[in-house]
Amino acid sequence: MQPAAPYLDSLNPEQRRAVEHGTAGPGPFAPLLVIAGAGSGKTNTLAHRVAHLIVNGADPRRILLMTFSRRAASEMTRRVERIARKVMGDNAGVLTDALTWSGTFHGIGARLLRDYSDQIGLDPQFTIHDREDSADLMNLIRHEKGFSKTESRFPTKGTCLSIYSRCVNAETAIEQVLGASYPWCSGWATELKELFAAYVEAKQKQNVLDYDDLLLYWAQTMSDPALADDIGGRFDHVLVDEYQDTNRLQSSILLALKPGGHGLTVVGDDAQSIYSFRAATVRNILDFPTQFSPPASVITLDRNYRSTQTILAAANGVIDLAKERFTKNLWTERASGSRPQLVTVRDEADQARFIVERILENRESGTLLKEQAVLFRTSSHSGPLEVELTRRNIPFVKFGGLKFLDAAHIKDMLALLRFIENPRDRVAGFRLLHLLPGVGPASAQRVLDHMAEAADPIAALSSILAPPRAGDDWKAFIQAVGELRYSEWPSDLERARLWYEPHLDRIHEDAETRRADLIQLEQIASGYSSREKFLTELTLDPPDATSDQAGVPLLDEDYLILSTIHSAKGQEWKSVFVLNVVDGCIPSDLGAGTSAEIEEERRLLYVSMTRAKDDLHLVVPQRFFTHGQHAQGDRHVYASRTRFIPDRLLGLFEKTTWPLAIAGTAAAARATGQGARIDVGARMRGMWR
DNA sequence: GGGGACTCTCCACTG
DNA sequence: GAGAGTCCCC
Repeated sequence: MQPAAPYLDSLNPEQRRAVEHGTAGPGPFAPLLVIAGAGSGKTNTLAHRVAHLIVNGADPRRILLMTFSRRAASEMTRRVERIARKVMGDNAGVLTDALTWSGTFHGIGARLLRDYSDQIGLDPQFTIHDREDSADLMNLIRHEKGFSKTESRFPTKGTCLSIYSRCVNAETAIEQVLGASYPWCSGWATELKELFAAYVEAKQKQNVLDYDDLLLYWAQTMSDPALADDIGGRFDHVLVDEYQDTNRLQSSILLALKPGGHGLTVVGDDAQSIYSFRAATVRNILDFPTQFSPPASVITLDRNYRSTQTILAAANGVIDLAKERFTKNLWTERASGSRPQLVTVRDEADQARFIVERILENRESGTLLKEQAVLFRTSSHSGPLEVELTRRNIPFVKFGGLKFLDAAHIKDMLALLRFIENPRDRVAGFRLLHLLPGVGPASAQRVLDHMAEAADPIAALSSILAPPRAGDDWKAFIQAVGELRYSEWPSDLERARLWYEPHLDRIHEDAETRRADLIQLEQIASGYSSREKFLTELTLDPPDATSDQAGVPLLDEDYLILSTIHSAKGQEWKSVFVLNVVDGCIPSDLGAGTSAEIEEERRLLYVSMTRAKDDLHLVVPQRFFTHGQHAQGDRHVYASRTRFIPDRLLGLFEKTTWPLAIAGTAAAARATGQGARIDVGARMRGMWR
């Protein structure tokens, strides 16, 4: 029998069972699946479990903890330490510092692959391509193969990469993937196969891995019994968070690590599965118990500690209409507040004004901006709101969507570092050479071909005949590369910037603001111990927030959170606003094909609603602006409330319109030149758009 | 061969 | 609204 553990007293009985499962007995325990509903204290439970294992003598260096993001991993480590400290005092810090195997599947994969590179014939100097780099390489091959000049249009580089990625991650044949997800490309199966074969070959020649390779190589390594034993044997306990958002490839890896399931814990919630576009499959979590014999134990956490009864009732109402469901409804003892509000506004501009007004009211009554969040389906939906926030001088930080790393000038700098790290990386090389005036695709190819044949590519670079019109820029480039090869980290970045700045000034009108980003990049770099670590971790876990032009708010400052629903996973706020709760946004017009896609959109709405603790506003603009996608191009469309909140659920909400006063609406209507308060004719036409 | 201007066609959320 | 392919002048 274990000693009394007062630090577990704060847990409810189910949480406690999940924490203590198997830890009383000797040796590794039987597999465990924890179904943890939204706000059920999942992170806390998992952290307690890890701490409990350590307190009971588990070696933290032999615990593998895989989370969805590195942010989640570091949050988990912090909590584990706090809990362990209660029992073990200051010794806990030493132990939890040894909890080094925590991170994302991709991050852990990259680390293991470098460790085992010898045994699997991989050069440990490999560099990692992010999505855009991978697409660029795919594009290079696409041109080489002549697919860019086909009679009818060949899929774009991004589409090719998505198809490739889905085949790999879902472990599914291309014909099937095309039929199910890319029917408009089904005619190209043969060409795509040829393209992918060449793509794989090119990656290997250039010693680069893409995101999928980190999993694929790992899985392949595990297919060797000796290596599988060795890698699996490094860990006594393997815990996986957000298991509903893993794909088949990841589950194969997991099963290969622990074939009998001993020491395995996975946690997730099928009602929050929202990453199927990344080939995540809810089957992983559903089929988990029966993968083992005897089957894994299942513990369900269905008590919600986050939201008020009224918010939960509405969220339960939405998810109740789902076709297939496996988890029970959440319940809470939190006193009922007012019902969530379903607010109708005229258009997106009013939506932005409404939200700003309410947010400021909330702040007046004591709710910090940080305790409020605005969530949306697609990154671009927050545009009008960002404008309004900037105009009213309200600081905000946006999660999801465009990333710091996507900016051209950042990519240029990173390309240079990557090129030094791995001179065979053609995507990096191509990008750099293209920066030089007088060097186009043809010269760049010639230079890179010459390098590829040489044993020492960098030496070959300096001996090559300079492209005729590159002049002094060529010399400066050769010199920078030569010096960077032997420079000390992290001063590399400054040297790289010195080379890059003239090009920055020449190419970009707003060179000054971009220069500030480069300085920021140097700051970030100084936090990493080596160039390789910097490049790897930045690619695998990019900083995911962008802020307004006013610059990144300091940590102690108060700022509003803007986030895509996807990026809001696992988070909670006192007050939550969801934008564009209309058909066409949720569900998205584009994702509204198959019923599986529709169901995922429903779960997205559910996830957004269950982020709220005290109050929740779903905003429904009657008119909203779409751009691009349709044949007609940009235009306003008349929208109706999302189909996920049909009339029979309306009782769970409080319906309001904004602005409240009818006079206000009329005035607003006049201001935009509309005589009538509502344009009934247009709405009738809108029904048949 | 390089590079700017032009037209054409469109699939989001992300490690 | 932007990436992708094409055209045409230097």
